Amino acid sequence: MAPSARPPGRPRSSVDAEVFAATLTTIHELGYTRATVDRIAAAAGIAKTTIYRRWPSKGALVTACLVDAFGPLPPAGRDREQDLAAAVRFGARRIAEPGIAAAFAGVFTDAIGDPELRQILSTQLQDPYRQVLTESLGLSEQRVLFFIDVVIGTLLHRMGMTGEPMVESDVEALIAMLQRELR
Amino acid sequence: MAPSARPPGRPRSSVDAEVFAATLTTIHELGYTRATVDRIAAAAGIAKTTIYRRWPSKGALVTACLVDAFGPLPPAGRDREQDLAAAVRFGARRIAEPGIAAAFAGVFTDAIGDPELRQILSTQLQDPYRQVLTESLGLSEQRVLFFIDVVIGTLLHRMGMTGEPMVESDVEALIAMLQRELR
DNA sequence: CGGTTTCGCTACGACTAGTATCGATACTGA
DNA sequence: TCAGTATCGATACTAGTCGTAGCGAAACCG
Repeated sequence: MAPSARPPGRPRSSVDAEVFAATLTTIHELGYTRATVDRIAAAAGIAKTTIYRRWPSKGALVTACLVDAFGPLPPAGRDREQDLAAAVRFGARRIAEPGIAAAFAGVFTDAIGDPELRQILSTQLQDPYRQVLTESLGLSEQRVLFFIDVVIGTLLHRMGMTGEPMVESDVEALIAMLQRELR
Repeated sequence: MAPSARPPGRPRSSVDAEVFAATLTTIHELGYTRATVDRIAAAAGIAKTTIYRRWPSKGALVTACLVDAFGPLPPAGRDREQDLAAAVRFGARRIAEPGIAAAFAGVFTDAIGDPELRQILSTQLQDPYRQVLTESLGLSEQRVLFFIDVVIGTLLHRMGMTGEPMVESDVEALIAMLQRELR
């Protein structure tokens, strides 16, 4: 039987994608602090109150935005070293996208002293990759978390210090270093 | 000859150390965002205006605080691998100190879209270590910057995600990984 | 058309970075 | 002792920010 086609009332307009896009472009142009919720809403063409009806805080919005922007890892193959390389390149490409690194830094800043936000960050953003990588790389969870720290931390630190994404040759050096760790 | 004993006027009170300590403890207790300049000044027992007479912005104050808190690297010995290990442990100890990681994340966030602050960050905080390590490790500057990204980035990412400093066994794994890279 | 839910809009309270001002204070040199 | 100078503390202020409240309008159902 049809499970109650649709609840009554005005349907929730599907603007999540536009809000995520507006969030990243605004953060990219102005930085996390000056990317106010007002401006993000204006860039998305909706009202600020609509944003607060869907996400409880600016930090939660940006975290959801990051989860959406990263998306799933490329599927694992047969070769652990190639899977690792693909995962690192995946992370490097994402973090090089405009606004991502700034969003990351801002959420980290907000997450300190806001345990709920850190919980969201760890659960929604890190855990999925931890699970997939634990299986595809055949490592302990502790080891996988260490790898994630190295990959994401290194890429973000480069972006934070220079404002530019890590050059390809350094990404390859990062891959080689971690592959050696795999043997 | 004595180079003009002292300029006229009321001497600048020496409260930098107290301000730095108050900055870190306040950030540790409240996080970067809620560690307002008002609260930092109150914790240091001085007026907010005195802070703004010495540092042009909150970001600059916190950056100066980080420079002061990190201090110089332990002197280099004869063994590159031991020097590297000492440098990593040095960074791990500093980043584990209360408030340091939160201060770092906050400055990164502020530095995006504030090129002057990023300049200060790169010049005053990173460059001294880059210079010393380039000599003691005998690597290219590009390679040293890569090492710094890996060490500081990894340690900060762990703090940002978990709120806890990296455990000793993982720090040792980080050292071993980079030492292998040295050969 | 009546019922229900979301939307846009405006206004608002609490808080923050950074600036301006002014009298009080601490030191120098005579 | 007394001017001269530069810093300090305190207060007030501007501009901006997060997040919430309230209201009428809009979009969907039966």
